[in-house]
Amino acid sequence: MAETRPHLPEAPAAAPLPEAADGPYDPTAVEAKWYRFWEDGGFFHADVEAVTSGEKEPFVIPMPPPNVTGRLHMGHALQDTVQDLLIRMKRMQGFEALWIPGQDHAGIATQNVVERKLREAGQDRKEMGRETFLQHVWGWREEYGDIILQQKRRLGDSCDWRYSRFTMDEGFSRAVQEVFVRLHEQGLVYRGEYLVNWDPENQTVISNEEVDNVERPGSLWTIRYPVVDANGQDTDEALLIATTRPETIPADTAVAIHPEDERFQHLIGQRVRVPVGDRLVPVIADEAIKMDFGAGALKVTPGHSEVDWEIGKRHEIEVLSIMNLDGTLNELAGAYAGMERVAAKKQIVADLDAQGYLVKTEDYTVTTPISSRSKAVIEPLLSPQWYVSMAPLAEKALEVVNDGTVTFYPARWANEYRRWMEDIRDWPISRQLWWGHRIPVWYYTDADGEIDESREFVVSVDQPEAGMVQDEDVLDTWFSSWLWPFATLGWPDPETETEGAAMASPEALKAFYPASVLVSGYDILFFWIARMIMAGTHFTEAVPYRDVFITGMIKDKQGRWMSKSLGNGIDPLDMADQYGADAVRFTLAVLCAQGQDIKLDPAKFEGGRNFANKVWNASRVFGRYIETDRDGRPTTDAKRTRAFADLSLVERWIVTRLAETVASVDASMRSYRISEAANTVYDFLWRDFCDWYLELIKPGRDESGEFETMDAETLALAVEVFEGALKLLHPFMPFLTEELWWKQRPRHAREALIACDWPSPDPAEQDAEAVALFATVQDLVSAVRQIRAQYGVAPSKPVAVTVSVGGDSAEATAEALESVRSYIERLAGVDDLVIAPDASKPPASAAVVVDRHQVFVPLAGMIDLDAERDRLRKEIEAKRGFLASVEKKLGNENFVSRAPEAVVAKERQKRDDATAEIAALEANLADLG
RNA sequence: GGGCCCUUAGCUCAGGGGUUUAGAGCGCUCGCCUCACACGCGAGAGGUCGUUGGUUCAAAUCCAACAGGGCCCACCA
Repeated sequence: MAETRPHLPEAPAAAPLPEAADGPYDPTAVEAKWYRFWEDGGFFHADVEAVTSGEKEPFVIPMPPPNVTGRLHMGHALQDTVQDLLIRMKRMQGFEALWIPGQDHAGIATQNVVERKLREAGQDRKEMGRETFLQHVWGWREEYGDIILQQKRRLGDSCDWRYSRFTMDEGFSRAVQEVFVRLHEQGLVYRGEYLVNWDPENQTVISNEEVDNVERPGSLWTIRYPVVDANGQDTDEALLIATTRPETIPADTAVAIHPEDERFQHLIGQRVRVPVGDRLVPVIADEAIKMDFGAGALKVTPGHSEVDWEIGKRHEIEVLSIMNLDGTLNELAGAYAGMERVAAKKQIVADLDAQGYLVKTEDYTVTTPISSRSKAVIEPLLSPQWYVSMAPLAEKALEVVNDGTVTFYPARWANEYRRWMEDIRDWPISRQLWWGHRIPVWYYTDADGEIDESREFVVSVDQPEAGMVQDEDVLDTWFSSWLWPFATLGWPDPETETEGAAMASPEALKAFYPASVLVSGYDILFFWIARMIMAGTHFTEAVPYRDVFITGMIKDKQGRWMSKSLGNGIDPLDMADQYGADAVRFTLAVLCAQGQDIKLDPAKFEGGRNFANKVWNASRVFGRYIETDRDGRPTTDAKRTRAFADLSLVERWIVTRLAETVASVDASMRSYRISEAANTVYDFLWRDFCDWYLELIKPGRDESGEFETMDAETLALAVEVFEGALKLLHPFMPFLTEELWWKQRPRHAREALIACDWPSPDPAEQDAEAVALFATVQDLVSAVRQIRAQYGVAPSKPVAVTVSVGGDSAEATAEALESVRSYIERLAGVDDLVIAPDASKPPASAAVVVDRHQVFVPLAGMIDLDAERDRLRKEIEAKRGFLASVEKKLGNENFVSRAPEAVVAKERQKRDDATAEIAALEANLADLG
């Protein structure tokens, strides 16, 4: 759709061809200009019309929206590399590719950041009030919110920025509230007072998924609870109770033992005296108690423990809540009221000890729940919150993964997903924060403006009646993120123009939803990925995306998580400055093997840098023969005129290899084997294109040191093949490839590489025989080089070589090799080459067996006979070992009769070849005397 | 307590029933500033694919157990 782009900028001038003295490729100069060209030129734009008209298939990736407080880290760089790779590739393959960027408002994180900043300025959130505080947050977002999006541009992310959404923008907010209203109407959202994970630091509830369980050294105290008689007087008996949390003793409302515990049968139904506060509580029996833990009795504290809450429910035990929201004890804690929980714990233990109730204190490893946000110790607390019933949503979400509508890559993540979905819990969605989507619940007020509890609340996006007040709480951040793939496109109401939704329209929603792929880390599989699938199937009756590609997580060199506190983070932008964004991308792609975590050593980016440099230099070999104007723009459009059959052997070989590479890259990418695809492109360019093809076609210099010319046809083919390689490489290294692209031919701005068609090689232009013959050339060249290296023949010194051609069709092979003798001469430094079937060995020559052929290099006076004999003996020995293994196989009746014929034939071929080679080697050995 | 992953060359990792007797990058050894590239070129050394069993004509590859390492989930107070 290039034609529809209004003001195509001129392509930036290509830098003049560097001279050798210029040193290595400098990405900084090159990378700066292209992003602007692409962005200004609208190359990232996805056109709705192209899809609705049926002209193109959509390919859509919703970018995991980074937090507004976020700064680009290696995890982003990895995931963005994968996403941009897919987007650029699909775009070139003719899809209307849309990568939707945006940002997440990140409730707690952002509120904390802004609050901290205000505190530094001596201001307090609570003093300034909700409205003023929110203004500060929006101001903060104005100022810093775009930083991470700018950082993503540096990496080359080709997202359509026009589609960018913020989860707090007007339309998105309406979608969030609409979802709450709908769920309420469907009976799937409810308010309830249960034990929640309370973060006393942030003073908000958080969900189970936001709690980390950490093992910490602590103590296990054993405390005596006296059994009392009918009159409430202490008897001689007592239950010993082990606890790690004595500060909750004031909230004990029962003591429990196992129903089958012989020791305490007679106590069931009796009462004990809680040694703090002297309350009398019943002894109950419950299966959940472990007889062998501590002394076999558990204090039941339903107000402050999840397990106890469950036990309490079963036995209708009273619930006491002794803690305030800030973590201090309340008046129900009696003497300890007002104390902070840690201080209270110490004091209670000291008092129990003084009063003789403390039986013993042991060191004990306590599993402590920690808020992943504030790192504060979570307090299970009774609190009224809003919940979503998840089971009905999970059912459909499970189905679409089970029936393959959604596919996970790697597949094992589908199992993790299932496991979670099958055992899902309701989701507490209210948060006691200010920054976020206000819960759309409205209350009637009385004459004093207080909430009138006697009247039913109303759930509605807009204020239902004047004078009603809205619920103070906001919704969990993930309650907006789970709508990301469709709310970004304007769902549920794309007709209504809302701020921040420039591209939303019914057509866009229809064209670009569902998305194609989601790329994310497994750390948010449950937080986000699973919930999006639930939201998609529930609200839109569609899956949000067909494929889910789960990347590994980036760790440091030693395998530890990168964190601010460890200071072991590697900044992708530093790396981009140091090595180039292309190098960062390519390196990450190479490291992106399926699903494994990546232990990243910054030195690894050198590999990507070296490759960029290699490609850059390769272009110079033939690039110097392309005529250009003063701005470095090519002035001629050399196209090959020769038919494929008329190409030289190495040309037919490289064209075939390119075709094979395209097929291989396509296959790898189809199954998200990113690293495999990257390595395939790398090998083609470095091993095939540079090491062999360029070495053969590059002109030398004549006696006076002037470059010889390159003929137009050779140049045309080099440009053609290199362009194919640039296309393959472009999704990995967009900047470098775009730069080199413009050095090849005169082009119109719309023919930027980013907008090019993906290579689709002509099946007629592939030549398996050329590949086979060239492989022989490569082997012969290597053989000569081997001898040269072994005997220390200076690279500058030419040698004479005799190739004794063997095998079944020696005559034909010799003839074919004869036609490309110059390759061998050139690459192996040969000045006198004899190629003949069964040529005899020149005297005093070193010999190497290559397939059925032999390579002889006469080295009068240079050969160390003993060393040569040694080498030959070793080689013979190795070959014999190989032959033995093959013969063993062939001697196995079962193998011959049961293995496929082709496999057996292959083994026979191996045996025959090895036999012939051994014979040749032995002849050489004998010849040495 | 359940579940998942990893264990292959000195290091970091690919591969995942027969593709020569196992590959890459880095590191190492030897020789080269060969006029695209020393961020380079050529030639090498280096591994009984964690252990033990099994399935199979054939196992690094599939299965089981075990041993190390890591991760996730779970209410042991």
